[in-house]
Amino acid sequence: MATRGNGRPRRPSITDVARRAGVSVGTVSNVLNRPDQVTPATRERVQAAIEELNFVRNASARQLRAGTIRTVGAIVLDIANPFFTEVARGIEDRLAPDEYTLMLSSSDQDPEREARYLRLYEEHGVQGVLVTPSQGSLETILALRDRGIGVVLLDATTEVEDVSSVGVDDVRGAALAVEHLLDLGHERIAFINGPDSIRQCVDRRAGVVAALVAAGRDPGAVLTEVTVASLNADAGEKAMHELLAIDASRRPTATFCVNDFTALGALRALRWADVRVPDAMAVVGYDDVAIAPMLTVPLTSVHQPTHTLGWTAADLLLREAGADGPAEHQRVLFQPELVVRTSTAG
Amino acid sequence: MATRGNGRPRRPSITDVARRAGVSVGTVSNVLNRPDQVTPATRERVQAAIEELNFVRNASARQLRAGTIRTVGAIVLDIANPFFTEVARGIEDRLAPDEYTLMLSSSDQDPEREARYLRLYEEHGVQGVLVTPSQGSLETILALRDRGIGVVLLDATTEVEDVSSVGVDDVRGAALAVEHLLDLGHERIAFINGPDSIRQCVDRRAGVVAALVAAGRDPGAVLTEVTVASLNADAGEKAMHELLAIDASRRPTATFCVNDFTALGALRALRWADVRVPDAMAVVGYDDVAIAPMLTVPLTSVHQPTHTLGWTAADLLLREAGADGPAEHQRVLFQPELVVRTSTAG
DNA sequence: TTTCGTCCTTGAAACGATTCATGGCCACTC
DNA sequence: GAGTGGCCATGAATCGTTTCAAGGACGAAA
Repeated sequence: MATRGNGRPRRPSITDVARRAGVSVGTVSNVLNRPDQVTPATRERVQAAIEELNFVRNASARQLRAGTIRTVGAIVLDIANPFFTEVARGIEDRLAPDEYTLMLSSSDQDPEREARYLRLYEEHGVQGVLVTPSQGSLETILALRDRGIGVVLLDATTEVEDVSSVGVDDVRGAALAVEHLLDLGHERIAFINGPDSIRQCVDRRAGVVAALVAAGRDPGAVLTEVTVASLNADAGEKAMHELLAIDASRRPTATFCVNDFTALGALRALRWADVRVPDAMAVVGYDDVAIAPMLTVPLTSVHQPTHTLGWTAADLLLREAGADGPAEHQRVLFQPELVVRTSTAG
Repeated sequence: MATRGNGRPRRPSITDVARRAGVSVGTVSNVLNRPDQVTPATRERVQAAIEELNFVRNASARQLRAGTIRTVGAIVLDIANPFFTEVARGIEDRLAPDEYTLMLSSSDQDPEREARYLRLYEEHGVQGVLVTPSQGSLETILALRDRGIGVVLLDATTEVEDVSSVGVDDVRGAALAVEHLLDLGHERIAFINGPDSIRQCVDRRAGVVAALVAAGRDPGAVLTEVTVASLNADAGEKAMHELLAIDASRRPTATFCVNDFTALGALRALRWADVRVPDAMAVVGYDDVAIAPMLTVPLTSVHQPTHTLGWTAADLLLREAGADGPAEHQRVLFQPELVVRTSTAG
């Protein structure tokens, strides 16, 4: 048997199949790609040869000649974050029926890592990439697009010219949360927020303020903002302790947390301090992670259409790839929804 | 500029670079792959041409000629499950320094989907695949291996000849949980388990029974098993309600749940019934998901070395690929650890 | 000056599939 | 029987890279 020098048998090629079936390579290719243009008898002979040899097409050779490849690359900020896995699922669901495949990777917010994966995808000749840009990586991405590779920004709300993007309206999401608390009659509201280096935090603060102003309140009087360095449970717990130190007469009666993990910590602090939720303190989170409804006090949270987000991003990309002329770029902004649970309306 | 018929400019090839730099294609290839064999002056000229043209290697042509590709495919059961995302992270971390890349996908326990991805990976010429086999898919996987593609089974404990695999000892993990409860003095223990169609459930029951027997207890007397259809919070909550219906004098004083989501539901039921944890009922989960320590009652749980699992699987694969002769197959079984938190030892 | 030897560079062959102009074969029509 | 057209099969050219035998240039040694 033919070998490749390393002792392993060589994969059968289209030539081997042709020889075995007693036809030309062109005919084998026709069986694979245009079976109706081949006489049934010939077709069956070729099929038999394919099965006997366990022939598997070589995607590289195929792509080299055809110039195209049905693959899309995606780079998310953090693959361990449920938000992004749900987005990835949405992307896959859009690609599968078109027989596209997904190459998925995680940049971990590292622009260098992101650049490495972008180059890799480009070398592989993907039709396009879906990227959640990390800070300062936009230039690399735009250069990629200029070289003719489809680009859709994922979870981006920044206004960039000539790039398609999908995102969720964080300003509106935060506003929804605050409107809900105002509706419930809360007049002193706390906001546990993260640093300004994270876009989401900036946008959500804007939403909080906008909602208060729209309701005729003075943000300075109603709002107590606590800033935490990282968006995890421990930070949320610490922040809530600060709030609980405030004299009961001036203490906020509701807290909006910039994400669910922070809210989880806040709830824990409340539990330990024996403050009843939602009677003595209402809590709203953001992201509506899978466990939000499973908590001992199910958490009211702002839900984002993650699956749709991914689906739409992939859809935009495929459309761009399908278009012949220079693509028209679209920016899609989804609206979040508030899911009311026990932590605010017990 | 050269075009490809669809109006888009053609990507510059190594030939374009060679022409621009006034050298042969062989020299350009040398600059890319063996830079030290090229005179500095020539090298710089070529580098300049590469940058001016924005040349990017064509991975397909490269692979076609070289016959190999530094890519590994992985198929997990459910990409939305934190267990698998952490495993994926481990895989990536092992591959990155060797400049391998990962193609990741999710079979959703569908053998057909799994087969489709396997074939795709094979067409792309991956060096190997990491698979969590879904039911009855082993044959496809073995055929793949026979065709010379590296295979490592992920999270598999079944004994299959001639295939490498990595897994975590579920029997031992469950035993750890029960030993812990016995140490705390519990003499009536509940076990909320899933269906026998899931291997983990079978293994974990075996561990529960083994631990009781080893401690000289009669499982029939100590154990109350409740079976749920799916491993989520609602099922866990319902199961705990069943347990709470038992007369207090005979009711178990501790519950071991087959995974953390079930435990979450159980905790919720306890909270609503105002049963104090851990005093009136201790609870142990399994998986140690990220939110286990964030709960209002931090959850005691069995921790699995997910990252290491993925890392090791990838490591085995790379070793097999590196070996020249027929690979020696290894089966690695990791040991889980119990993480004690408030829900058992408040 | 000649002869080596070293060090770079060259250019054609090869990888495996797809494409397409070419031509063979056959049936049918006039 | 010649002409026409439809249907299939053919096989060489092609994609962009890597590889490697062969050749060229140049300096050092005799």
